[in-house]
Amino acid sequence: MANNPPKKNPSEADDNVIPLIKGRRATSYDVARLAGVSQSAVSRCFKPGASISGKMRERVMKAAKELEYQPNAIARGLITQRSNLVAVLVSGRLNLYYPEVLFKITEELSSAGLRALLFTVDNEEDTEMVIEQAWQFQVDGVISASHMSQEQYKVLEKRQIPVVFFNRYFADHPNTVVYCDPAEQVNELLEQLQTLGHRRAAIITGPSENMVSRERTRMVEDSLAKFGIETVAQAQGDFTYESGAAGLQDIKSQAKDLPSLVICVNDMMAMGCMDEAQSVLGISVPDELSIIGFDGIGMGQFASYELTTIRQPIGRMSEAAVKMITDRVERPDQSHEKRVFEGAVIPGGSIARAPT
Amino acid sequence: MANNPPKKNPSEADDNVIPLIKGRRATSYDVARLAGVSQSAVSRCFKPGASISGKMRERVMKAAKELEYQPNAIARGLITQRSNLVAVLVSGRLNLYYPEVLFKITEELSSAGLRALLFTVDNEEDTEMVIEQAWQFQVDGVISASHMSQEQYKVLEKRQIPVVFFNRYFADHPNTVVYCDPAEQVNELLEQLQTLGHRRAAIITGPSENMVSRERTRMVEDSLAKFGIETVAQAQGDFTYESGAAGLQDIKSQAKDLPSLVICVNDMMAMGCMDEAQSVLGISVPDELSIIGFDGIGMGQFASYELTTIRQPIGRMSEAAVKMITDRVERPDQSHEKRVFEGAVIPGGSIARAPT
DNA sequence: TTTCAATTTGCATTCGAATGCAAAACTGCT
DNA sequence: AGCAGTTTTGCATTCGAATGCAAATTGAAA
Repeated sequence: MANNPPKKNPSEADDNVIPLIKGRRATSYDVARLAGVSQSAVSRCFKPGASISGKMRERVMKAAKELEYQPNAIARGLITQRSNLVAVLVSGRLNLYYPEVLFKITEELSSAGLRALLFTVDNEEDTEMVIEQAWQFQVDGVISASHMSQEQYKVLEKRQIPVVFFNRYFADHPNTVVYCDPAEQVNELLEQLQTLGHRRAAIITGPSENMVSRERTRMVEDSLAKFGIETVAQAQGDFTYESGAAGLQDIKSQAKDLPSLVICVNDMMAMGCMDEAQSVLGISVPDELSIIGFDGIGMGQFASYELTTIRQPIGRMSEAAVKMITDRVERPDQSHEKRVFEGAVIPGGSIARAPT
Repeated sequence: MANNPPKKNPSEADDNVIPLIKGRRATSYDVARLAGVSQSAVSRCFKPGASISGKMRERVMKAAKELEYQPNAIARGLITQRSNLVAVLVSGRLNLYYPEVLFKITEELSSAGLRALLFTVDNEEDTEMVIEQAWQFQVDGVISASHMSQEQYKVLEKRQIPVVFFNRYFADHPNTVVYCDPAEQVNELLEQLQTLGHRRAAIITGPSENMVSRERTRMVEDSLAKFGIETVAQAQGDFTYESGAAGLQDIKSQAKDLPSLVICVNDMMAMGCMDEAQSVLGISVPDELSIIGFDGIGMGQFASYELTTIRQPIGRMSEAAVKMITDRVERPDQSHEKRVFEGAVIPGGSIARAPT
């Protein structure tokens, strides 16, 4: 009954008769046997801060190296109730902004000793499934940069899985959030554009259910009003390049007299819009039309675009997200926190004095 | 000693005295107790194809739903020796081509019931670490789209972890590979360019240690020779936009008389090269200079570029990679396989008749 | 050298699901 | 009803590491 190490026949017990079965990976028992110590000792050697003498550690480590032993994270997870896995939810629709965030987050997680379990989410049902999957895998936490309904969030809450939202949150429900609030920069930029003589503008928004889109749209509208710039048209896109191009056409059909400025709520649409203006409509940017975007994705800075935009500090935000998730894993009942970062205006060649 | 379900005091044993501790997640024992059946029955209910009567399944599922029970994938992994995790290694250096692959692979894995454990790898030491991490987490397999040395591969081989390489392989060592061989398309395209009057070309390569770069460069050189197009310059880049721009400058300094054609071994560099030509050097593309790339990334098709390129069938390749990894997980000793896909020429506006 | 505290070590149990085997419950047939 | 054959069910064990507790060792003080 006693937990004698690995194999079956209790009669021929006691010594290292049992060779490592070819291909079987070494366990702590194998290491223990080879080093002539107990399994607990091996375990403690691999747990930082455990009570172990230097001599012992040396012996164990030597045996461990010989057997290429590495603790089994699965078994460890079972007993410690910590999987060291964090589910990262991103939208699969290539926004080109997500990959940057994703890679940053993965790296940050990695240096916190956590592993990213990647999920791509494109609709509510996906989210549903992902939540169940994450639950099965006992993830220690979730970082969500994709859509999630309040009901879905409540499920995670009930199950006591910490969630950090990236650039989205529920206004009427406590939650932990990393967020970029570019209101200040929107004002700064639009003031500058007003000074450059712009008086008529159009907006290309994202999907109406998308929070980032709504917020950005609101800020832009407020700011336009503040500086006395009229909104002559508004088109809805879906964050893609194509929808930016289509958006401009839509604007054109709404206002026969094209505005001098188009504000797109993300860079990808701004690029689509810019290309449509120049390549299709033959409208020169920025001479005849100024365009601005949001996000600060890398390719917005390519020479063909030189997009004027408001960048999110992705690096710091990712870092913050990971920090927050680890904090919440340690102290789950700790109160929620919302970390809001400023944006930063990236000046570019896509704006100019309004044509007269 | 018997494995009586959850709690400590054996004297007050036997009935459902023990309420679910608040916040503790339900286990198969909890479900079994509620449904009045054995734990094994619960387990079998969640294992497809197990021997279970309809009546039993119904009872168990009802209880399971009530307790929001989902099998613990960690515990399951421990006993079955299958973690259902696959390590996906991608380069963190934003090539913009990796995200597409990554998302595709993740989706494919997901529909095969596997989860992607994401690792970003930027250098050999990273790979080293990643391999150990993957080993700890008992991943069922590895899909590698990043650099890995032969020694590192051998470690995985010795540990019997199946590996599928994505667009790279070892010529002198058996391995399982998904690969795109665009030789045919290179010929097709260069023949066309020869017909268009191009006689002098330059190449912008990737890092010399990179296999994809070497192969593509070789194909291009062969093909250029075949069609009697002279290679007047060759610059080395690192797959980034910036290095494409720098590459053109390099070419310019190598050949005072600029060639009429520049072939870049990936799209990102081709875009950098194109922008440098037009925005900085004032060389018109394609009228004065034709440019082609490799990969077929989405943004190459944006109106500002309309890049002529050779696309990799990423969707099919990802699918194949996942299929191969699952196959190898099932039958690890099965012989290796190499699946080679053709490329496809995407015609675009970045090439034209050579200037006279 | 003895004694007592402090540190190390080992024992035995635990985490939660899967599974070989045997017992039990059905099924159909005479 | 009785019996063989089949299907379901439950029992007990297993996977590999962590840990509370007690035993053993070490070290220092007397």
